[in-house]
Amino acid sequence: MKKILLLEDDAVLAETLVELLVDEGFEVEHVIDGEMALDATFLHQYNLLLLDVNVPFLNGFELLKSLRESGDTTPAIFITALSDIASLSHGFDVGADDYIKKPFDFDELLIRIYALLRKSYKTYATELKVGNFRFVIENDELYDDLGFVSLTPYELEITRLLFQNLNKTLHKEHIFEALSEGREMSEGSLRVHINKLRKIGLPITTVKGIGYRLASS
Amino acid sequence: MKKILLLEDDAVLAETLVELLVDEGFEVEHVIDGEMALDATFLHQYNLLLLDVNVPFLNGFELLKSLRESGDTTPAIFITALSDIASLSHGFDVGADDYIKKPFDFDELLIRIYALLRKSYKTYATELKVGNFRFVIENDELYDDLGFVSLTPYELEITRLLFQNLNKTLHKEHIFEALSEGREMSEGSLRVHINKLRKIGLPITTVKGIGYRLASS
DNA sequence: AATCGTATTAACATTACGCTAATGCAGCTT
DNA sequence: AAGCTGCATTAGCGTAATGTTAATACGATT
Repeated sequence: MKKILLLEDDAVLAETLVELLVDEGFEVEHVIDGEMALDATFLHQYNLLLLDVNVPFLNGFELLKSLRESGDTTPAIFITALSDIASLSHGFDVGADDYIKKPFDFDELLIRIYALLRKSYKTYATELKVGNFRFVIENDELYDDLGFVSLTPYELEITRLLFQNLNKTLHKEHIFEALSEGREMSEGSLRVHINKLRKIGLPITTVKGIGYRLASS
Repeated sequence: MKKILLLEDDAVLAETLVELLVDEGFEVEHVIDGEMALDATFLHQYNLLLLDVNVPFLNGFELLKSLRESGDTTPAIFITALSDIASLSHGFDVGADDYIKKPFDFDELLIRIYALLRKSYKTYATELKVGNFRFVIENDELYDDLGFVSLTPYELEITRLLFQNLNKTLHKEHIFEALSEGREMSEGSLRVHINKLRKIGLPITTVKGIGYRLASS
């Protein structure tokens, strides 16, 4: 199921949109200001961002700009009451993928949403989020809010497995078996590596006697 | 200079558009039916397709569909007088990147054009910047704030790969594989070359056990 | 042949990865 | 309490990976 983050402070419009999108089968999270939106993006991975521009604390432009700068590539559509062109241009500057002006046709909005989802699906942008961390599966790279986190090959193997088993317990034996060709690891080494990953900040919990667990909440 | 293919059979609108786009500094080729458009795409490579839907012989949808099926990924915007939603949806289905309804605001069209060109920029880029360095992909040339930086063939190969993988980790094996026909390189040579590039000033970081990384920030 | 620019090799210095082993710590058992 | 068990944490070490520099080999040009 596709998850959409809706940033909209107009209660009436928001309610209409949520209803519409839920009816379409989307999972919608609705926030009413930029700070809330930013928090939400740290906690969850969305398939699409639907952002009003004029909202309190952190406007839509600022929000998207900061997300893009930290490497987040989630497709984004701006909603705006502003009819002026400068705003449109600025929206694309900060990394919007599309733009829709109020008052708008719901059907058109839906079509643009589906068009973007289709495109992002093709590009295989598979990113997994945990706290402030993002793991980009296709590149085998970990990012935090400051950017790229350099990991050693063994740390990377473990990190990948943890993210692949998000919210599930990763058995120790599974780690040993899943290591790339020619690589091995002792229990002791594993502990040291886990320790290192925790120092980096990954919220790894221990499941005694079994293994480890990376939890997204 | 960016080349745009305009498919539009309405002479008045076409003339206006051509003038507008040429004024903006684009190179525009104007065709009046789908067959002509198809021929044109065989002959030239465009940076953007601006397609009216209702044109003779082969309509805009059919044209784009056949282009996409043959692997062409040039960004495309549909222009249509149809206000019905079904048409919009169909447009995205056949691979459009954006859509604009007549009558439309020229400024908005321009902004959407620039937005698309910027996106394709990443893969189709003419220039990439890192710090004080500029790499011009089409000429395979590196510049710093003092001007042209002379590089040897092998240094150039590595530099190009680094820029093409900006903000991503460039795997060592990838470098060896990506070398031009008939060229080879040992690990040791690579190290020496990287060393040279660093002395020139390129901010290359190493990811131990994996490869190197050129970061724009 | 002599020269020049380039790439490779070789030798050595440096870094930091991953292991082991010692110690610490918490919960559980007797 | 003492002892046990499982895990966490830290430090130190051997070593593999990388950095650095200089010498050498190579190839084209004159």
